Amino acid sequence: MEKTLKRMATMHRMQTTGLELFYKNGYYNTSIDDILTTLSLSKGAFYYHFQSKEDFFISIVQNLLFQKVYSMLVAPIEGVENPLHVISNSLDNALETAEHNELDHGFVLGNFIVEFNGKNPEISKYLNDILKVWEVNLITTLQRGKINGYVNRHVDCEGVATYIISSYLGIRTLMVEGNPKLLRYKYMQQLKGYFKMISLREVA
Amino acid sequence: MEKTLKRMATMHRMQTTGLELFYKNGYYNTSIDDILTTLSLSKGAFYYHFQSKEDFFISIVQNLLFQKVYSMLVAPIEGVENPLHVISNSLDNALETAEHNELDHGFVLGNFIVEFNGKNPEISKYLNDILKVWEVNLITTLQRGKINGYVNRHVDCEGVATYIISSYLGIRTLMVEGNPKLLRYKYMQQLKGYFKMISLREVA
DNA sequence: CCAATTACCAACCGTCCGGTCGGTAATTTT
DNA sequence: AAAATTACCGACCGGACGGTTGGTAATTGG
Repeated sequence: MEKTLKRMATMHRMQTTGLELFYKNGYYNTSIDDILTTLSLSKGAFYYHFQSKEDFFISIVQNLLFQKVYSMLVAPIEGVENPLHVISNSLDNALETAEHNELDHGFVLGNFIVEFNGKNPEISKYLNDILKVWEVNLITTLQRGKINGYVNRHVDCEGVATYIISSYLGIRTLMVEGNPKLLRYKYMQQLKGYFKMISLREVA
Repeated sequence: MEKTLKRMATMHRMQTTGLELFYKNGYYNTSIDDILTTLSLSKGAFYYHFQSKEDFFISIVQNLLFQKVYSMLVAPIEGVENPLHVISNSLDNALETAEHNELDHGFVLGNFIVEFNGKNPEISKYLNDILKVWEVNLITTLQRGKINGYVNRHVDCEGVATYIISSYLGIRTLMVEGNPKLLRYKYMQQLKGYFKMISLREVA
């Protein structure tokens, strides 16, 4: 039992540091030695706990990354009355976190999706599954909004979800090099206008 | 003169193939040898024409990449009467090209921006300069729309430009792994609704 | 026609990286 | 206490990659 605890602790340390460095430098640009040097551990330790670099990364995606996206973007919009307000808030909170992060390098999930596109289908699948969870939850939330009367009945919920995800992926990319505070403000202004539109009775 | 022509031809062949492979596999994942093997050229030929891999890539960005973005997204919206219609068309055309490209790996410029974020400030600057050209042109076009009466006077043109670029960056990322045809349709539907909104008199 | 320049070749170098392996101290099990 | 298992060390290997260099046909200019 004690051994299992130690094992878990070491693995978790490796995953946390791994995610940090992979996020900062990219997967292919981060060597296992980079991670191990940061942790003062040896190659042997790494290959004792994980089968390969790829296996290691997948474990990070399924544990840490999924959790991160879920807690920031999915959980906050589950089962609340006004969907548009709640979605708007979750996005603004995510942008605020990014804005105040001195070491921001973009949307973690989005960056990895771009990096692995066409290079590693297996990892791409794991990443897109997380995106899918968000998408499904957005659609469900929007549909609930129709029932509650917060969202116009003629709105295409899937289309709106796609548009929300697209714009968020993009603004996070822009925020890295641009003025995060200003971009966040302008983005939220337009998003709110867009949300106002799909809450009204006249528009499809 | 003849020599200059041959020089230009070889350099251009290298740049074209280089852009293809960099786009497909990423900058760091593409070796110079990969490019040279494709062209049946030697290392010596490469370092005769270019100082370094980085210098080579920058030349590609400034020549081919700039041209690509300009002809697809900037030129079509310059100096035409109805701005929203023209912007909408340019984006749809770009998405159509991507949709029918079997080897699509996302928005070329967007992918590189993500890949170099925080890794190579110099290259990042060149890439973001291209994005800036697009942004400035979008803003100008939208402002012209105000004068022409196609765009509501109270609209924040910079905000709209940011929102357009964001959503386009994002949808191109989604299209790589998702259903391109469906995503393009849904995206354009929402974009048109959004454009309808900023053309009306009531909204800020 | 000859000298100089151009455009390219191919072997080579130092470094880095993912992964392997033999070993070992500490802990747990029997 | 002996045996077995855990958790980790660090040297090492093969291959790839960016870049260098000495050389050489072909073309060009005087």
